[in-house]
Amino acid sequence: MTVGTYAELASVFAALSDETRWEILTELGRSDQSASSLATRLPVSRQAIAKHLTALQACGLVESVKVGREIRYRALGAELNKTARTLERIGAEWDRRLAAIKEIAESMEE
Amino acid sequence: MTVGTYAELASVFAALSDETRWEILTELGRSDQSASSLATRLPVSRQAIAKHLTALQACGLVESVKVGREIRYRALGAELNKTARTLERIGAEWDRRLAAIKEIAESMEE
DNA sequence: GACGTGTGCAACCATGGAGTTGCAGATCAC
DNA sequence: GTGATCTGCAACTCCATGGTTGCACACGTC
Repeated sequence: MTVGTYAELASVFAALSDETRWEILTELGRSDQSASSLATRLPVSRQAIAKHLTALQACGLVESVKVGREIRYRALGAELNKTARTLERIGAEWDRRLAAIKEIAESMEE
Repeated sequence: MTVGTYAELASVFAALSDETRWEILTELGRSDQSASSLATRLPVSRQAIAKHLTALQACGLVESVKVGREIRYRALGAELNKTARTLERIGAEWDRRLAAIKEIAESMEE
């Protein structure tokens, strides 16, 4: 994996590591909403939510659609799926290595 | 998804969002090592690495094995795979919802 | 026993970021 | 035009945390 992709990964991880952002994503997963609408449902200010939405949009987890004078946000699965595949690949790699070590240890016991 | 899983998920992402921790994991993915050994390879102090290892161990990304007077750490794939599956499920859900919305929009155009 | 090395704990500093308030600019309805 | 509402920007506070240094302890080796 190159350094470039790591920065991308890290931004997604950073976005997903905040609980408030998860709540925002969960809300958006149920229905598209504006920042103001989210602010009435979550216990933080609209400005705080706006910041979170900027971060989420920056790493592709969310997209915005203008509807009249308000801006609706919606959750996108693509980036999440991509991240999931990367994690799966790395996890499998670690498991493989661990299995190999175990095998060597067993063969040495004989 | 319950609130409980949120916190768990968030802790894994928090662990993965730090570059130094990622480097530690990469190192451990190549071979099991002690904190001191990692300190010679990475540009941070042993104490900093020890803190990271504690965090990584707390969320199940790493396990420790005592070898003589040193403590070796190794990367575990299980938690990563579990996280990947969760992300995949959520991502698929969002995609499904988006597809449904798109379909409705198209049917209204007719 | 003495030294070298690996670990653990505590205090401390600096930075980033989550959250807030306040204000100003759009835009829609009347 | 006026008011209501949605947005954006900026300054500020506060706390979590990544990093450091310093010291003490444990264990193995000579």
